[in-house]
Amino acid sequence: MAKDQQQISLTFPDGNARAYDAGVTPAAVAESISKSLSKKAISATVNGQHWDLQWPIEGDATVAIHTMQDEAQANELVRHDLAHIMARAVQEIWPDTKVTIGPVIEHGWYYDFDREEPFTPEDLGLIEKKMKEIINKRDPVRTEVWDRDVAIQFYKDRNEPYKVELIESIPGDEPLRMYWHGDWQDLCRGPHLQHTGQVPGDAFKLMSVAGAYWRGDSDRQMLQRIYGVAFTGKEKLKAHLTMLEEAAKRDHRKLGREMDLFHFEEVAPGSVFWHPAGWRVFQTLIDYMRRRQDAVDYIEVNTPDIMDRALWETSGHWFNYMDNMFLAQTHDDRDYALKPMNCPGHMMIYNHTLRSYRELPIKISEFGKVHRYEPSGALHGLMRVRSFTQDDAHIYCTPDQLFEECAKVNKLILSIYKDFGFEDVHVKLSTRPENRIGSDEVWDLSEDALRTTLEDANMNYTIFEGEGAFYGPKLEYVLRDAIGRDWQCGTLQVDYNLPERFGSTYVSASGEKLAPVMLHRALFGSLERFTGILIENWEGKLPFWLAPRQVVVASITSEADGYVQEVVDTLRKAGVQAEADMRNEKINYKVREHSLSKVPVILAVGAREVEEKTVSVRRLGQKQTSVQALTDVTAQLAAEATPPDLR
RNA sequence: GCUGCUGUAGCUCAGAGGUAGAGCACUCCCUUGGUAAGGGAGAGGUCGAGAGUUCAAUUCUCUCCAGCAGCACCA
Repeated sequence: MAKDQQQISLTFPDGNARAYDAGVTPAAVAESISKSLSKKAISATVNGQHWDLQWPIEGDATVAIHTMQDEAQANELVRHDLAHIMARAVQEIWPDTKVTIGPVIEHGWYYDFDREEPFTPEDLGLIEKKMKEIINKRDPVRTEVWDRDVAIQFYKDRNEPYKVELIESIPGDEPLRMYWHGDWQDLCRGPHLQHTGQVPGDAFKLMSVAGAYWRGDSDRQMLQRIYGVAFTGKEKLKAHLTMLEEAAKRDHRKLGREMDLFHFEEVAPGSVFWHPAGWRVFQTLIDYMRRRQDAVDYIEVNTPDIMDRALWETSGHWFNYMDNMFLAQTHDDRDYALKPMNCPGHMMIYNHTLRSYRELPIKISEFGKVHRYEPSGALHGLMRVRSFTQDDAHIYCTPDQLFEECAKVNKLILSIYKDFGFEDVHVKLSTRPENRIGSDEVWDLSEDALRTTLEDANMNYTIFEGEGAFYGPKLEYVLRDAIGRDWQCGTLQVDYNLPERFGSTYVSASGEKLAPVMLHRALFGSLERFTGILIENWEGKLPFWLAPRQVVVASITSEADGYVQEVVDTLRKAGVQAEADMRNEKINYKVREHSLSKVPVILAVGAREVEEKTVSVRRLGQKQTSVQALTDVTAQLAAEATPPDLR
């Protein structure tokens, strides 16, 4: 049986190379290295590609064999195999269920099914149990490459229309791979583990079931998606579940209720009723932003909330977004709409007078409240609402000034985020979309301005090809919060289009009327949403200067009431937001209540403090107290109440 | 908007085909207490809205509204 077997050279991570027969599998390679490695092996990386142990290697390559110690690969395999195991379990329990796709996602996987009956939360337990049985069977995983037509016929025979559609959409030159987990098989790109027993049976959990559209298309079939999380070990699963509990504790909707910051009503879905404490945070943000913008020559304006349809037609909103606009009916035969954006109003202000190049750049800002009829399913606490306040501004400049203005906005954004404790900022750069207006030269200019801005500032960014707005490219600023969650907040967009639509001009040095370039920018984005993010980031315990309530002065005995009032007045005069608690309750009760509502400082006063003109200071989260002179405490708290830009 | 689930006192929740209960909060009384719940009494609900089935509906059915999870959307 001797034949000319072509030899290939495989290079290992330690730099050593060995010769093997062409077509050797990583499984065989692992076995040639050591028995124990062969047992522990889960997959390989071949020439940089994650490689199934069963796939043949046909040419010279670099090869690394992975074990469960290689977290990245192990997670991917475990999650991917669990997706298959779950689909198998579901089909074993409910054979009429049709399978679709089941990808790996952050922390786990999901699988979409088509089945008449909805899955219930109890079903998840059943499925989990069945999955554990499958894992315990240690069923072998094997793979084959199939002919396209055979695969299509196979799935047609099995009445799996989604798989047929999937195969039909895979490019003809791509090999079709089938995977078996025991007797159950699925079309799959791989790679996978060697047998189901390699999946840690105690490190996964089915989390939820929810609807999801087939192929993400809202015009198509709604499927049932089951989500699972999985890790390489039980401890990691536990840590993840603990993290979820921590995140739930930070939920701004829950904290908003507990801290009495705001509420919602059925009569105004998606619109906030701000309570005094919440409104104080909101106003503190606006005051802060106003100062920061004043310092760099922004001018603040205010424009109407309700404007005629004609304006929205000019801006393009009427045709593009009418379904998402609040329309106002009146008795004067005119169509009005509540503003969904501030820019058209700012165009009116820009256009109101003749502009000279000497004035540019003009930076028009507005804390405008915009109204958008968001889909009901999109509403989510403060994070997605139907009326919200933007820290919006539009910068009108000459094309020559474009880059410099972008750089200034970028600098301002970063400096502001820093003041709020967000140092980990990532930027998304979205470039020209397929469907766009304007010449390529203009797009080159706009994109260059944004890209150069980021590169000059040494910033971390990701390019999203084709994701820009139809009128121009944009930057989106993403903050990472205290527990690693990302929030998209600020945006900076270049726009050559709107000035043209509105016929905006400026008189150039040579006396010509030219069109300005316009930048749209928002730093907090939505004040409502940013407030929500702050609440979640700090778990309600906002820094003193931002805290919804700063100080409660609590009496220990009613004999101290007069002094309590004196302390409150003193603090207020010093710019500290203080309130008195002179209720007929014990100090324990008061401390508990205000601590639960996350008041950062409680000042307790009893007979001794009255006598000595002191206060007993208790900071949120600290058990020990300290008695200090009122004058010292006032100075200290006044300093802490000062916003960072004024320190 | 779509799929599923949920809607009972201000909050957190229990409950059953025969028109409702707990704890906390609230009001009043006693208590003046030194850093995370002092004691007692009281008041509070068209059981999300509408329709249907039934002798009888808050409970069962349907429609609508709102919320939750996910999907889709996000100028």
